[in-house]
Amino acid sequence: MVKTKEKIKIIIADDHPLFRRGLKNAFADTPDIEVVDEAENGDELLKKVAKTEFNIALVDVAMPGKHGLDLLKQLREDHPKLPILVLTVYPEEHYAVRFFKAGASGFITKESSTDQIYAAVRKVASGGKYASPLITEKLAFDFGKTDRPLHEGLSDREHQVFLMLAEGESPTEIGKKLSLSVKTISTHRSRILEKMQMKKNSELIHYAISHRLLQ
Amino acid sequence: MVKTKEKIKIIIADDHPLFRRGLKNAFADTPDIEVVDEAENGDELLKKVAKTEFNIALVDVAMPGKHGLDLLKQLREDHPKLPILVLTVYPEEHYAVRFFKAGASGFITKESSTDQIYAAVRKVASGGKYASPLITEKLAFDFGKTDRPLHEGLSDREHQVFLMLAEGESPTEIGKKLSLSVKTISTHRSRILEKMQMKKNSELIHYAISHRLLQ
DNA sequence: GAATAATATAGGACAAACTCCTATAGTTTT
DNA sequence: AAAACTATAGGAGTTTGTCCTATATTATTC
Repeated sequence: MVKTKEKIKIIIADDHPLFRRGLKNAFADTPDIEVVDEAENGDELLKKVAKTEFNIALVDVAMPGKHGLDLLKQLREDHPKLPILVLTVYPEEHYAVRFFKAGASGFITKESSTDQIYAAVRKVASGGKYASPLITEKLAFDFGKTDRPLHEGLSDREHQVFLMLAEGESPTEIGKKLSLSVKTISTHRSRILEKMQMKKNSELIHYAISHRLLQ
Repeated sequence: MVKTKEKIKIIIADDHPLFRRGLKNAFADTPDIEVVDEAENGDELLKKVAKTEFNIALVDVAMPGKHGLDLLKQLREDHPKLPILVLTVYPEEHYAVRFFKAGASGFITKESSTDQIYAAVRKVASGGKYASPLITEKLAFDFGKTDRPLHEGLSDREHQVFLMLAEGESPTEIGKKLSLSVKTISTHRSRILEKMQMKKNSELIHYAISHRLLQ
């Protein structure tokens, strides 16, 4: 009689029922991975992982209620040993760094193929880290430079200007409000973009919105 | 002997493989609906509907390549009789009106349950229109109301440009993306500002954020 | 079915906005 | 004390974008 290996038990958290269904269905094809539970928001996830032991939590970080980095940090705190594989719709590498720093074991986008997801789950289940090749490269390149959220690397003045730019204020307006020359604002801007590794104001805006720095 | 009814043949278009899988799997449970093909972007969808006849196209409008209202209009033009059921992740109320005007037969968000989606497909297949109760109410309520949200007074093109401006894209960038002259974008912008009674892009950004029109 | 309004597009001329490079002085960090 | 970071801006020059105007095409209204 063949000894059955322990299956990798995962819980999936995503607010889209159909996406969860897709995931479950995809894992129905794998002999070594099993979806044993699911959650449709962050709070439900936290409750469930408190009750049951899972080998991996596969978590969409863009959910209603507790979400994003907050959710990730909470999970880390409550269950330091539970590997977390982060799912996201953002293709942007900017977020990956931050999630890894916050303790995620892996990071994949929702555009990924089933094979990529299987690979990620297996890698993470065996104690490793997973990121797409693109992100891995990016991380290798960046590591050591940033050990804080990008925007925290800004000086006070830069941060102030960053927020104003993210709100769509023009350099001229900002200069007026701060009684500074446009040239100064322009210089700040270019340093902000450099530090945050961005090229355009629209990226600043996206960053600010997704990190809830506005409003 | 019972006569077997014709199945409703649908094509699904969504750029997330797992979401498509979830959909297909969900329709595997229905005796009267069958997913006969899928597309992972707008262009693929257009090609496929040109070759084969479907009873319904179930289309995520947020895909790479041709997408959104443009895709919808193109579909309408090429296949006036094909009912289109629009899928979206966005907070529905803001977009529903637009999509219906552009010829969609139904409108559901990705958060919908399988039952809601079955209902929508059946309704649309039988020639009807579908919207969630919430939207239906909202539509009934808003119609005739004189103080509709400002942004609903924009034309489709204006609305599109508005969103891009609100994301911080420059007129030049927008022009490039839409293959239009900067002058055209500039003209749209001035009409948008006029209709919305604003003066600066930063106001557009604030409006868009507070109305959750972005991400 | 004609008249009117709204929509989508853009050219020319010009002004404003912004960037790039460079520079200086103050402040921290090492 | 040297090195790195921060805050500030001038000059030169270009890119960007606005304003006004115009045309063609749709919708809408009377």
